[in-house]
Amino acid sequence: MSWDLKSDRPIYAQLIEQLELKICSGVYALGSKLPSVRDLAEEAAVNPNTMQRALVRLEEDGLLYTQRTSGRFITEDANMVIQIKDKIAREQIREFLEKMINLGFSRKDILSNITKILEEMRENEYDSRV
Amino acid sequence: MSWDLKSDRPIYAQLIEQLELKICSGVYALGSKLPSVRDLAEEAAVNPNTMQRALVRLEEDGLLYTQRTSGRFITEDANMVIQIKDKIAREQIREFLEKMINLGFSRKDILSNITKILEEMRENEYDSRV
DNA sequence: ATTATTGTATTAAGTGCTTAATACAATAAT
DNA sequence: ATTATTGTATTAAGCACTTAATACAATAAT
Repeated sequence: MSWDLKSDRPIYAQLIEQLELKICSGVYALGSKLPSVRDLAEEAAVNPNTMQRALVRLEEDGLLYTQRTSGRFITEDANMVIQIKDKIAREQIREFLEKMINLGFSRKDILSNITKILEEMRENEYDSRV
Repeated sequence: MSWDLKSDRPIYAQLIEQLELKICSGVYALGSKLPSVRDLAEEAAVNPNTMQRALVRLEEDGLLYTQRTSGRFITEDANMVIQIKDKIAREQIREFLEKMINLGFSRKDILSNITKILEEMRENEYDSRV
């Protein structure tokens, strides 16, 4: 998973989400050192200030910690990561379900459409994690 | 369903989505007259210019049409609405699934978590459409 | 005929996001 | 000791979005 930034939402907000994803999914391991702000910014093709803004936020949430001049590190607290992962998942599911229900889909419709698209994703381009 | 606008995304984009929802879900019936730009803007607590911007977009997509000084109307083309509804649903499902898969959830995990939250929504505050 | 309502357009101001260009202090690396 | 790298801060500029305040033309309502 690389950096996927769209123009219809603030970049810093998208960076926060994608950094959370990278941490929760293990792209950055517990306790490991993050690339520097400047490197991350270059990697994501973003201004260092913008990346910094996202990192500060993750730090406030307890997912990262800073050692003054040696860099930033992922928390060693596995529970913290699990909780964030769970929080993100619940938010995603709720938002999604509310939209689908507002569109007029029934419980059955929702589930059947999901399995249908899951099949498509399994068959086609997507990856094998499903 | 009322107007629910958050500050982390352009308002006009959210208006487009929610107008699409209102049309697809039947809040505004096929062929019926929309409230005026000014009234819609007041209803959504938004500047008329911003509402106008959203309406113009829906018109470009064929969901609305304008009669110069008597107002705007929902299309009478039922297929158009069905297509839009289907398009929105597919987008929502894909986006959702990609996020969940990136988070590391398996197909089984996703489905079981959805049914779990659907149960919660059915029991608790949400409505009876599920 | 007059009035009110429709969509539409314009201009100016304010705000937040983003970038670019710097700079500084602390410390790891040499 | 010197140098490079770290996070951090500041300032100025540009941009899109939003609002407010108007205004205009067309036509429905009176």
